[in-house]
Amino acid sequence: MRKQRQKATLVDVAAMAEVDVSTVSRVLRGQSEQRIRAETRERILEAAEKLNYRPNFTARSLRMSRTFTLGIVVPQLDNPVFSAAIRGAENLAAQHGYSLLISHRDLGEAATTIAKLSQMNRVDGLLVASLDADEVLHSDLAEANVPYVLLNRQLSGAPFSVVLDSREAARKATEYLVSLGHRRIGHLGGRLGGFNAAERLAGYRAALDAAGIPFDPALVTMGDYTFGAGRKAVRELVRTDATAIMAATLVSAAGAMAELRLAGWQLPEEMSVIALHDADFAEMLFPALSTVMMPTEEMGRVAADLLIRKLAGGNPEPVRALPPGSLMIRDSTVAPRPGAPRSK
Amino acid sequence: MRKQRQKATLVDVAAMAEVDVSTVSRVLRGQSEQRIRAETRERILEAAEKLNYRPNFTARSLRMSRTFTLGIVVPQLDNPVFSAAIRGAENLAAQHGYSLLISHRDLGEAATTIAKLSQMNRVDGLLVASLDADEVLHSDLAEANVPYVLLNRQLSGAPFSVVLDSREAARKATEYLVSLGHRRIGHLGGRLGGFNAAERLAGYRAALDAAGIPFDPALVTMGDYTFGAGRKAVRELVRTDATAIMAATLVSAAGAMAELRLAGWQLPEEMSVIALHDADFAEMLFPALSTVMMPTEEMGRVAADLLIRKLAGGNPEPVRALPPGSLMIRDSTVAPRPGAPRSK
DNA sequence: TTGAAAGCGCTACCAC
DNA sequence: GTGGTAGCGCTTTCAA
Repeated sequence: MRKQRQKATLVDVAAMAEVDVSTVSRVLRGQSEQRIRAETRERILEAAEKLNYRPNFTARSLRMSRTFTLGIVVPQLDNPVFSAAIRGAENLAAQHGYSLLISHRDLGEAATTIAKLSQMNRVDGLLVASLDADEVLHSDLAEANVPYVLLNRQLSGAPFSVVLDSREAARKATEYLVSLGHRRIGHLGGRLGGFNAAERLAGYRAALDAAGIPFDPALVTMGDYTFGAGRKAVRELVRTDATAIMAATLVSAAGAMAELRLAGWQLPEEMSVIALHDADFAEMLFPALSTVMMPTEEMGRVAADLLIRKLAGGNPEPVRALPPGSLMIRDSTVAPRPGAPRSK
Repeated sequence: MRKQRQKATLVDVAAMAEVDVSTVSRVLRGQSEQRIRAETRERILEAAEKLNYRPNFTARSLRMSRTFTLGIVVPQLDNPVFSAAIRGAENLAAQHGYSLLISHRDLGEAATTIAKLSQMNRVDGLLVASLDADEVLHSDLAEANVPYVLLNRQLSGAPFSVVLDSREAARKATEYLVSLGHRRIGHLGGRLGGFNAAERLAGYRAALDAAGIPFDPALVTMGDYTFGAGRKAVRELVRTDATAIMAATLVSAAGAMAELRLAGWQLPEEMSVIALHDADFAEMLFPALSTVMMPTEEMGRVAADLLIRKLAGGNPEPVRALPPGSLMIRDSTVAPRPGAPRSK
């Protein structure tokens, strides 16, 4: 395989095929198939092949004022939720000839990224996931120069977003705990005011209501979604008579279980734990963590689809909530022990 | 804050400042600072500000035949090793005015990506991490149209790469186990023939040699780096009299621990486990996993630095091996029990 | 069915 | 110091 040294341009192909560049362009883009004589097309294709012609992406972008690139900004990369969403978005984008420019920025830095990507004409549209507060995100998005769709949250003033149905997921998880016989169920939630945190709390309460179990604020703790927060929050729960925990994320559930073990609790006998979202990681914990699967990859796919539709001038449905997937029952959830709950 | 509707171009700025576009370009690029009259510069800056001028990235790229973008291709995103490398690379790249185009492709798909990114002039250079076999990667890279540097492995014919010193890391981990009193130490390695797998095995043997412990092939198992492979491999180790395991990755260590527990082993009393690479994840396992930190973020940074230097026409040192970081002693490593080793 | 030509927005060279 | 201008490689009218 000889390596092509000089990059061939349309002009080179045109010269070799003895036609005009415009004709080459037409043939190579596959447009207006009918309006080119077969023999000419043949000659052009052959020349392009021989010269190993590759279109210059930059030139095309400049001419068409489109980059065929979607930006996706996420708070972190090493988070199964976001990496799955990226995967989904990328697959769908590829199907439509778009590629994805991934940008991961910590809190507060999203602004720069959003502004940069869109204002420098690097992307035609933006998929944005953010953990920032509403006001911050709001002003960041004001800088956006291109259409965008929000991932995993809603925001007033941002018409397009794709979210997971956290409420239903929380309800489902809690309901399962109830079905096991638990009646004192703690909730490890997200930070107060967060979109998903409120949704999950609502689902939790709905399941309780349905079972005729009174809601007890003492059983609800709020924190961020970190391991440390999970540990800290569980220290409060431990002072109650809770026999089970419904955690917002895998990581906070892991924190809770670690802290419980450190305090000498037997898992899952003395405390059942279930978490929202599923990933390989759940299986690696001890005991292997029961979860509710969430369609995170589909979230990315749907969001990209929405954005591309919008870019094409369509008028897509603005908000979508994706229902949770199956319960993944592993080893961290059992019926409560018949005797009195452990007290500390 | 009024939103700029029409994108302002150099021409607009020039018109408003009543100068030529070339002058505007000079001023705005900050070049040849001296050769512009202060008053003119002032006027231009003011106009640019008023018009909210943003350079068109695409146009600049086309004109300069440079994208100021580095591509990084990794096998997966939700892998702390790669996401840390990405972070490091991105930071360094940003310092030099480059951005990063992240591409994550599964085995075998890397070819497409490498070819696409480089041949379509989307990137000036490539950082590539791959789990593919040597021959595959080799032919993929042959398609590359731009300079590249390999991440986390070496490959004959690929002059530039940045790797972690896996050998030294494995030696260090094994040495620690020896210092605890273990003499029958198993190794959960990577697939035979892999660059890092060989390095780690060498480090493992070096530590054994140094301690005067004979090498026993029965204590060495090879697999990929997955949870399942860790579980499977440990079933062989369990038939030996090993009292400790040195695992290549966090995930395979997690698999080993899970399998051991399922078989009723007490951890860490009956089996110590240490793994290479460190991440939050290690702390979430039970028992919390002891590790050797690896400078994965620095690997990304150094690789990007190397690439940018090369792009600038420099002649950087071709291969770098980054020494391991500290031992992170957690709860999975203890001295072997005084009595006879558990036999199955 | 094909060709000619006008730019997309920018940088860099050459004048003055 | 500043202006004029060519052209990066491509798409897309408009003519022929």
